[in-house]
This record gives sequence, structure tokens and C-alpha cells, in this order.
Amino acid sequence: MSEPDESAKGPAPVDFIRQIVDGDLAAQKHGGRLATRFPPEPNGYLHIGHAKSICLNFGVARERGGVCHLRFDDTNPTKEDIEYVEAIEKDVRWLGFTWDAMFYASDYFEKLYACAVTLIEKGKAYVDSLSAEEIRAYRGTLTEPGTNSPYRDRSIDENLDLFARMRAGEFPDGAHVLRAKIDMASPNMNLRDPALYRIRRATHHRTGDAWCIYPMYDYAHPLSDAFERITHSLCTLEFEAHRPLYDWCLEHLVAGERPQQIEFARLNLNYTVMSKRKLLQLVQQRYVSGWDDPRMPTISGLRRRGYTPESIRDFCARIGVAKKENVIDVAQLEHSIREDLNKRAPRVMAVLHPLKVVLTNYPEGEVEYVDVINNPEDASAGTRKVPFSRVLYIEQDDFREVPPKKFFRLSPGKEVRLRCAYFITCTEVVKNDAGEIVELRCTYDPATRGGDAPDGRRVKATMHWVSAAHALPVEVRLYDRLFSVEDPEGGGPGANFLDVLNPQSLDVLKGALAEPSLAEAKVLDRFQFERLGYFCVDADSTPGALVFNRTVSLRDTWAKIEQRA
RNA sequence: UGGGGCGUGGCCAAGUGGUAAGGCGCGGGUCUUUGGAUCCCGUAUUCGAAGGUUCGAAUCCUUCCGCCCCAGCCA
Repeated sequence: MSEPDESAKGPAPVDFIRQIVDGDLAAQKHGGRLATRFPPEPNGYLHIGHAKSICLNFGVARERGGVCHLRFDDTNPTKEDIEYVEAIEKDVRWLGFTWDAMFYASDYFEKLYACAVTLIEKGKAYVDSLSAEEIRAYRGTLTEPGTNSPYRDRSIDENLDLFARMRAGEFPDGAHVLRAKIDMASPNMNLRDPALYRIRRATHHRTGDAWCIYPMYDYAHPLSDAFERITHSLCTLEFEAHRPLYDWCLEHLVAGERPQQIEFARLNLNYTVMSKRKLLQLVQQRYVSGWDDPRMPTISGLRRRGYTPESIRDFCARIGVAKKENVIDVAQLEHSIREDLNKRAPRVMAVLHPLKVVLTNYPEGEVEYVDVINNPEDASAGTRKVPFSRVLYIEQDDFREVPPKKFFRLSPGKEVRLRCAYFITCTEVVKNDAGEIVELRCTYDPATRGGDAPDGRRVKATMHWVSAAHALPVEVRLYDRLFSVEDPEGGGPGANFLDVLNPQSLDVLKGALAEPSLAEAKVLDRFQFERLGYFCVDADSTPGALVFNRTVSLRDTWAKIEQRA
């Protein structure tokens, strides 16, 4: 495997799955082999929940010297598309993982068919000719046993003949179905003669029209695992009740080493929705611009928001793997990206709500360039030259005519530091007819260039600023109101962002500006947007986008959509 | 009232008979050329509940309670 080494972050967590794997490895259960697989159905884009599975499967294999396959579970042509397989490959790679081999369940259609024939020959499967509705009725309920289909005792020869003709396309969709012959009275519904094959005339994205019968997940999955000699087949909790069927298929069709299915709890994140069905609807009905809309919890959406692969991997490592149903607080995700970006993202100064400042003792028409640190946490990021002149803008919130007790920023008579520039002192407040403050007149101390006073005097505040004549106006509209509502369960703000710039995210910003469905966001302080406004970035800084770190509440959006329906 | 799972602080999560790790969040402090950054401190007498076994239980036994999944020719 060639994934990046993250051992620097301390010992990897040993969850229950790793414990099982380690035990099996120690016991030479599969001859000391370890093979896992990440098996998405190409029916949508990968989301953060998949990232958990990806990190688990690829991670365990990498850590313990095993292999991990990427396998597309493409057994239902009506929902799948080549677009999705391409997006999935891209996202897995972007996350930093490399598969040791890539397969498609459809690669096995012929083998799967042969296995089905074997099952029939063993008297373990039969062709049922009941309708879907009838089969449902015959299945019984959770508390009542089902009853055998009248076709259950067809002869092996008849079953073989019928199944061959199913494949040959002699019957219309739904006419017959191949079923496992297990136990219609089983307390486990999945064992009441589950369907193995259905007739489905649909063009498959890979096999085209070569087949008109397609295997079901419960049948194709254990066999695909066996074909690839997977040792540990990790899946989510809802498949727990399917495990007996998984084992049943292997028991009757696979000799020797068999893969073992182990279930873990899927990831749930608050403030958002994770089901593919809902995400697909958001995309199809244009509530978002696409699967990679920055508001989506998809890998591609997070990527556009400025999330890094490292941060997502870190997040997955932190949340752990267990069998308990969970709802992870997005603050956990935000923590991971904040920590990562804080160390690597270059900063620029920004003013969201400009207040004009005139330095009365600064020469008119003069411009000088001061050196500004790009990243206080990374000296190697260097400095940049930022224009400084007589007329500046500072943040409105950074000035208070009558400062409250703990307010240390600018107020009349007070001296503060303009970051990496000079100390300034407010000497006069200029108001308009309405009594609103429109300008401040200040003096600057030429001796404090760079932000340090030779005489050792100190100021209690340092503020952002931009030169009015040089600043770049930028209009920012990030969220649709619909998506930025407060959390009804008492959560925090609907939107905010870090004061970091991630070069790769400029497109996000531009995209947000071009997207009419995105309206303004809220601002809680000067690091957050309050209303449609603009901020100014110092003229010569590397262009970048603001990284906002609150997952917009798609969950609320979804609730509203359902309400309307 | 079938079967399969799960219940450790606000959210995750270690722990597997020897006296409750860690992370996120939160609170307080510190420091800083803006902090929501850094650093430090604090944050479950208790492990869904009640009994029982034991010198000793989150861990073993019993009963009860709660939550999730399963009746697709979806995965």
C-alpha cells in the first residue's frame, strides 16, 4: 500500500475490528493473509460516511500488511452509472488510498450464474413463479411464519430448465425469480427463501444487454468476497441479520477458506443528511448545484469547501469504530479541518465591515509596503508585502466610541497596533448628519514600523487593516438562508468560517458567487459573515477563499422539503 | 407479541473481575503582532435499572427498561 504514513499522530486506535483481525492473523486463520475490500454500489457519490469505511478497510490492510480491493457492487443496473464509478475512484484516490486491485461484481456474472446452477443441482435453489406481491404475502410477518411457495418443490431438472430460459430472455421481467431454498418459517426474515436472481431488462453500465437476469446483493456479495479471497468483509450494522445468509451461500458453494463478515456502526453526522436517496433528490431537484456542492456531505463537496484529505482521515481516526449507533457532532469534523488548516493555510487580512481611518500625520500620496507574516504557525510560509497608506479601512467592530470594560481595541485616545504595520492612536471621530460614525482620524507613530515600539511600550490590541486605495473588494455570498438556519435542538451558529485562506478553495468562492441559490450568511463576529457584504483582501496577497467550517444544516433543509411534500 | 444487535459524562470512545484512558465540546486561567490559535487546569464516587455472586463488579449471573435493524424481485 502506498498511503501516507500518519504514525506521527500517535498509535492508531485498536478498535474491535482490528482486535479481531490481529487475533486471526496471530492464529494464522487465513494462513496469515489479510484482505479487505471497499465495495460501493456506483449509484451515487461517496460521502463522509463512506470515508469512515474507506479509512477502515484500507487502513486496516495497510497497517497490518494486508491488501484492500476496490469493488463496485454493480448488481442493479437500474440505479447505477459510469459517472458514479469514475467519481468514486477519484474520491478514494483523493482521500489518499490506493487499491491493490479493482473489481466489479459484474466481472463475476458468469461465475455467479454457474454457482446458481450448482445450487439448483444441490436442491438448494428453485425457480419461483409467484408474483412479487404473492411472494410478499407468502413470506409471513415478523411474528408469523411464512408458507412454502407452490413452486418450491419443482424438480431439479425443471428448475435448471427454467433458470436457463430466464437467462435466455424467454420470460418477461418479474415472471420468475430464483430463490434459495432455506426455511420459510425461519425467525430471521432473510432466511425465508430469499431471492437470488431476478429478471431485469435494463442496460448495465458495463455488461450492456448481455444479461437480463441479475444477482441479488445477498448472493453476489459473499461469493464476490470469496472469489477475491477476502478474509474480512466489513460492512455496516444493518447487514447483521444477513450474515446467516452470507454464511449460507459460502457453506454451499465455497470450499476451504471463507471470508468472514463483520459489522460496524455507520457514521451519522448531525446537521446533515447522509442517505444516498436524500442526497440524490437534493441534486436532482436542484436544491444544490450538484453532488459536489459545498453544502453536501459528499467527499467532493467537502473537497470544494476546502477540506483536506488529511483532515478527513484524521476525523475518521478520531471517531473510532464500534457497534453502537452514533451521531457524531460536526464540531468533531470541524476540529480536524481547523487543526490541519491552522498549520498550513496562509492568512490574509480582511475587513468585512469597513470603517475608514485617515492617518493625519501620514504623508498624502505616499505608499509603503510592509512585510506581513503569511502564517504565524509556519515560519517557512514567509512574508508578503502589503501596501500601507494614509487612508485605511479597519473593521467597524474594532472601534467603539465608548469602550466597554474589557474592550481593548480602538477607541478615542486609545493606541493600538495595526498588524505588522504601525501603532495608531485615535484622535477624532467623524460623524455624518445622522450621527453615524463614518471616519476616524488617527495619528501613527513612525517609530513603530513593523509593529514594535522601540521604547518598549505595549498595546493591548492588534487589528486587521487594508489600504483603502489598494484593497480588493470581494463580494461574498455563501449560504442560502434555507441552509443556514439555527439548529432547532440548541446548536450553535448556522455559519462561520476560519480566518484562513486555502488557495485551492478560490474556486469555491467563485462558484458560490456564481450560484444564484446561495444567499448571504450570518456573522457572529468579525470572523464571521453577518449579511451580504464584502471584505477586502490586501491587494497583493495570494488569492484564496475563506474556509467556512460549519456544516450547513442539510438536515433542516430536508425536513422542510418533506414538510412541503 | 419473532429474530438479530446495542446501552460508559453533552457527542464519540477505551475498558474483558482489582477499584472509570483519551478525543471533541464546555468552563476557567495563561500567552500571543487580532483568536475561536498555543499552553495549563477543571469537567462520570460512577458505567440503562434493580437484585445477586465476590474481599472486590462497568466487567460474572438473574430480571427488567430503553434504543436500532429485518417482512425489496435495493444495496
